[in-house]
Amino acid sequence: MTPEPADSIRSAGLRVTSQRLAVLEALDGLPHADTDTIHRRVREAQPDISLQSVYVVLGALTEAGLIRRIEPAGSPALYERRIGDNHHHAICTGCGAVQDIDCAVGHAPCLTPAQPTGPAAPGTFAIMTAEVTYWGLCPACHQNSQNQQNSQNHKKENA
Amino acid sequence: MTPEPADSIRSAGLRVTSQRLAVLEALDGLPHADTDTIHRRVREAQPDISLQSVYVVLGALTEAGLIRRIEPAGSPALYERRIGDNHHHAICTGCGAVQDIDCAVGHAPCLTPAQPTGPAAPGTFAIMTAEVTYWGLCPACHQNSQNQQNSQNHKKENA
DNA sequence: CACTTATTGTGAGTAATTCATAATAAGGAT
DNA sequence: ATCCTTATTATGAATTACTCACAATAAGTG
Repeated sequence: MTPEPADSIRSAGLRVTSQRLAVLEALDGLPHADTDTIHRRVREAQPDISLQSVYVVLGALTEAGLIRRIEPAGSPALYERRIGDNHHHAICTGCGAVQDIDCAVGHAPCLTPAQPTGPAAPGTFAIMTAEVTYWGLCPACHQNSQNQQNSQNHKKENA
Repeated sequence: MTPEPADSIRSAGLRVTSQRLAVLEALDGLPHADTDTIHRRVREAQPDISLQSVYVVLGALTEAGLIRRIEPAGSPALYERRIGDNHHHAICTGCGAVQDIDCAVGHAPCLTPAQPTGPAAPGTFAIMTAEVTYWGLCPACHQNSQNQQNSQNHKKENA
């Protein structure tokens, strides 16, 4: 059985608080949410929790490894509960939707980079992790863009 | 021979201005600089240019594809002149140093992700690009961390 | 050289996040 | 069960990175 949130918080050496439990619970229904969204969701259970407290809680949980933070370009930080498997993300350039993508290469993906190149190639990094972000269109946005394409073609045909 | 900056600006359909030339020139000596750093460098040649103008220039050059913007987690946006080859980056978690890394897999790296997974796996994205960020320690920071490790061991040995 | 319009300058405004410090509550000790 | 210590949360201000509105300027065309 999956460990109780309270237990995982405690075994991370942190105190169990209603705020932390509420944030973890909120995250269950919000696979990749930003702080503001999480705050709104948490407020349904705890109307008085402040946004700043949500920041603090998210920071503590992230540092403890109980949740994971991703920071896609052009987006505020997003948090997810799925941890420990170093999966990656596909992000829709149309609507910002995020989808989990399993690591294609195995346990430590793409962890064998080519040699450094470019003007400042001072030596070899000690690589710890590799993070892959796929940019593209989600099914819905892809559909929309194709429809637009088609209607433009029709306009040209009928001009 | 490499094309003159002025020409590449012009052939991107943009007007050639001293500000744009100065930013491109500054970027030559700053492989992965943030807006503020670029601004300081540009001011050596053009003392009156405002930070906001540098933002605007960087935005225009990025949109025109003459420079590339990267946005590593926890860092302001960085800009580089090396474009058109979809290379990747190694970033030092110690000091923030950035190093270019050639794509290991060929033209479009890691562009064949595994199937989507997780609670919200609504369908397949139309992936356009993949961005790989390697996190680790640069040679200098790696050295430092090992020295610290060693001196701690010595302390234990001599305790 | 004049004229149109892209570009830049200036200042204010915003979003996301952090910080300082006072108030509160968790969990161990009594 | 209650007290006490200290982690955690609340509150409000501050900061960072960036964007926007609009007036001033200067590229490039005729």
